[in-house]
Order: sequence, then C-alpha cells, then structure tokens
Amino acid sequence: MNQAKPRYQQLKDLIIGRISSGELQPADRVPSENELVESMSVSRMTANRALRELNDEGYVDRVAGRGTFVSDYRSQSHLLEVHNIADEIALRGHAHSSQVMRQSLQHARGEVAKALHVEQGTDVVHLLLVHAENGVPIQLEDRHVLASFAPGCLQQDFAAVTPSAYLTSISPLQEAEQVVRASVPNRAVQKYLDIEDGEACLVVIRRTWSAGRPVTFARLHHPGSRYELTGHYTPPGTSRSTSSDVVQLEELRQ
Amino acid sequence: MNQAKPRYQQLKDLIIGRISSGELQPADRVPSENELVESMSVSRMTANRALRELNDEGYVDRVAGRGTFVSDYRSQSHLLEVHNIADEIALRGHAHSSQVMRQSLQHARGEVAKALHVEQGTDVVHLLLVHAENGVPIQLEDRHVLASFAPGCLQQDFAAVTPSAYLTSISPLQEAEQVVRASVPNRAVQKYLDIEDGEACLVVIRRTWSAGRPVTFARLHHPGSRYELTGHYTPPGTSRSTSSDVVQLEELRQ
DNA sequence: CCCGTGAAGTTGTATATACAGGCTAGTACA
DNA sequence: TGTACTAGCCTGTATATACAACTTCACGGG
Repeated sequence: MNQAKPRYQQLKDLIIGRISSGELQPADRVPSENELVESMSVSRMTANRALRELNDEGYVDRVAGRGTFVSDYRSQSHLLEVHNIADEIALRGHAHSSQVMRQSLQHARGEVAKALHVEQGTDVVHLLLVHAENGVPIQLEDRHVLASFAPGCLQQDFAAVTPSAYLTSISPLQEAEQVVRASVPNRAVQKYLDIEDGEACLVVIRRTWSAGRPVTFARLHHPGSRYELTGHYTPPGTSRSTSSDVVQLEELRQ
Repeated sequence: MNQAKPRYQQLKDLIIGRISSGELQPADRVPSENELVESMSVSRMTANRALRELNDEGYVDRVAGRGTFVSDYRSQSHLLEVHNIADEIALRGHAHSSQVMRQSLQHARGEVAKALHVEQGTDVVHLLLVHAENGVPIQLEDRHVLASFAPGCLQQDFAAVTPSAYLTSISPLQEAEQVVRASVPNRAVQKYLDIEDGEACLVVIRRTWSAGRPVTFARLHHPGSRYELTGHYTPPGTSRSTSSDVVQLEELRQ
C-alpha cells in the first residue's frame, strides 16, 4: 500500500516539516550535507540531492562556502502569485488598513457550498472587509471560510491580521485556483470601494485548498482605475541559485 | 569571461537545442543515459542528472524500463500561463477565427519604444487583429513586434497563424511579463469587440523576451462578459512525473 | 595595527559502482 | 497456437570517493 519513499525524499520531507512547523525560521541555518550524513546515516550525495532540490523548489537558499538557509521568499505567500494584499501594499512602502464590515457565522448555500465541496447548510464564516492603501479603498474582500477548518475565525480581529495571513498561520495553504474577471460592479460594491458610477472592477475569485480539500472561497473586487495584477514568467531551469532579479517591471506600471 | 558550464548543463543545453530546433519532435526518443555515457564521455550519474532535471522542467517524460521521450506538453505554449488564444479556444473545442485589421511597418514611439527598450523611431511592425470564438469577438490584439526580430512579419498571413504562434516558431520566447487591468474601453475598442456601451474590458498587457531582450509588446482587450483568466497553482515539489491532474477547475466557471 | 596566508567547513560537480524494479521482445516450452 | 519465462535494456536510487571553488576565521608576520 504505502510505498517506501526514497531516502532523499524522506530528508526533504523532514526539513520541510521543520520549516512549516516553525522549528526552523527564515534565515535559520539548515543542517549541512555532512551533518545530515552523520545524523541521518546517508551518503553525502543523497543529502546533496535533498538540499539541492529544496533549493530548486525555493524552500532554502544555498551559498557555497557558507551553508544552507531557510528562504524567506517563500514564507510571505508560499506562492508568488497568491499574495496577501497587506504584504503587497507593504512591499510598495505604503500604509495598509482594513475595515471589517461583516464577520458572521452562516450556512453555506448555492455557489459557496458548491465551491467548497460541502453540503448546503454547512457552517461557514462569512467575512466582508475593505482594504485600503494609504486610506484609499483598493480591495473588497468577500470571503467564506469553512468553519470546521478555522474555529477561531469568528473571534479573530481581522483589522489587525488579514484573513489571508490568519488562514496561512493555521495551516499552510497548498493549492489555489483563481479566476480573473472584469465587470462593472453593483451599487453596494461601488459604495464600499468608493468608485465612480460606470467604472470597471477587476474581480479575482479564488479558492484555496489545504490538506487536499477546499477551505476558503473569496471574491476580491478591485477598482479598475487603482489596481492591477502583475505577473512575471521565466522558464523552469533558470537556476534559482543565481542572483534573483525579480525587478525589471514597474516601469510599465507607473 | 565566459565561465565553463558544468557538464550536466551542457548536456541539458544540447538536448534542449535539439528539441527547439525541431530535430527532436514531441514523443521522439531522447538518447538514453547509457548512450549519453558512450557518445558524450560522461558518467551515467551525470547523464542521469541532466535527463532528470529536463524531466522536472517538463522538457521530457521518462518511463522506467522504456526510455526518455520529448514531451509535447511544453510545445503548445512553453509557459502554461502565457498561452495562445487560438489554442485556448481549440482546447474548449470551439472554432477560432481572426480578422487582420492592420499590419503595417511603423516607427516605435512613446510607450512602445520604452516597453521594447529601443530608440524612438526604431522599425516595428504594428498588428491589430480581432479574434473570435465561434464567430463572437473575444480578443482585440494590438501588438508591436521588433522588425529586426521578425523580418517576415509584414508578409505573414495572420488570419491563418496567430502572431503568438508565428513568433514562437521563429524563436522560443523565453520570458514574459504581464499586467492585467480592468477598464471601460473607448469607442474604437467597443466597436471592434462588439460590446455594449459601459461594459468592462479585461486588458492584458504583455511583454515577451527572446534571447535576453524584449521583442514584442501586446495589449489584449477582452469583453468582460465573455472572457476570464484562470490560473491554478500548486506548490513546487509536487512531482511532475506523477499523473498530472490539471483538471478540477471548470465547475466554478459554468 | 593591518594584511596575507592558510586551515577548516561548506557547497558544486564528476566519476565508478551497485542493486532494485519496470518494460519489451524473443524464446522455449506445453 | 498460446503461454510463461527470461535476457536485455531502461530508469531510479544509493553509496564511496575525489577534486574544485567559495567563505569564514584565526594566526602570524610585517
């Protein structure tokens, strides 16, 4: 039934486990190849493969002569494309604030139940909040969270910690699916985001999985005039160990 | 100046070269590890690393007992997220057609020159075409291509082969950057896409690099009511060799 | 005090070797 | 004829060994 995993994969799992449990923090030193040889009774080539693949996958950074260190690149959002609005704003050096409009226990129905793969009537927490960048509304977050996944969700102060950050802290989110649309919003959304009549919205609809099942479903409305999504694609094989120049956009955005 | 690349990387480059030159077609057999040992005078472990990494990066598929074969997964779009509208429509089983509205040689100025990193006045080919799915307009492609990169661009019949496919055939596009916006378009765009007054557009602005320099800059307008972008994110390390279930969205789109 | 030098530890690469396990084709046998 | 088996090739993993290059740090000479 349960195939024995290869030795190098066991090593990877062990280290990933230490990272996601918090035992190893970003920038912490990971055991060197020789230390793994001693403590785990493997050959250096096996330890090398484990650490090299963790490097390729972005979990750690390796520097010849110095050692292997937990990467903090990954911790901010786990997946580059699926980021937290607060971090995104902070990255631009601006001030983030958010206002909780609704935070209530509800029964899932219709689209929400379908998206979360649960029966109609299952308990979900409904969150509605407006995120602002330097005081200007930039995202209306309309989110449903499986109550069984995040029991503390009703008490949490989401003005201080965003739902995204809170959910990530409970359990690493492992998979995400999103749809991006453009539409002219209804009055309610217009009011929340303080946008003109007839202005377009960029809508991101996102489902996120943890432990193999969907746990949260969010509709994110953004004012078309104040928000855009950016992405940068490089072919795999472009070594992660070389200096990461993730810069070079920005000028098109102005 | 030019650091000697490691042996395994030379092997990878060699095989990638054979694939992108067309010498090796999808599903063709790639030299086995032992054949590389003989012909390239390397150890089997080195050949193994080269082929294993090509597998991880999606260039080839390996089957224990049978051999290594060129993957066709990669050839359709090189980067999953940066796809060709014609392929995308074909994937849905619908009919794609396109109409060329403009195909002319121009001098780059302003935003275009800036985006392509060239002097004002450099020759660029300007393309404007409307793509339709089952006869319904779904994308207005407003593209500028560096004339020096694609000399045949003015003669090409883009109603038959999309610019994206044509450019990919000239040289593999290696890097892409895109910005996604929502906006209400002007009259001209409205007319091309046959959309209602006041309806939103999903706008994708994309720059693509080849051989280290930007070669094409495109603004893609889509009717908000008839088009959406979808994305699916899985953490790296989710082995590529296991059966790829890229399915599982679709139901949210209805 | 400063600088160079070298030792020790680290990653990066390359090789030879070994065994396990999957796949295929051909052969021997019933 | 058909079936079972096996030889041969393939990938997948694991180990021991070796050398190169980089980083840090301590030590010693100027």
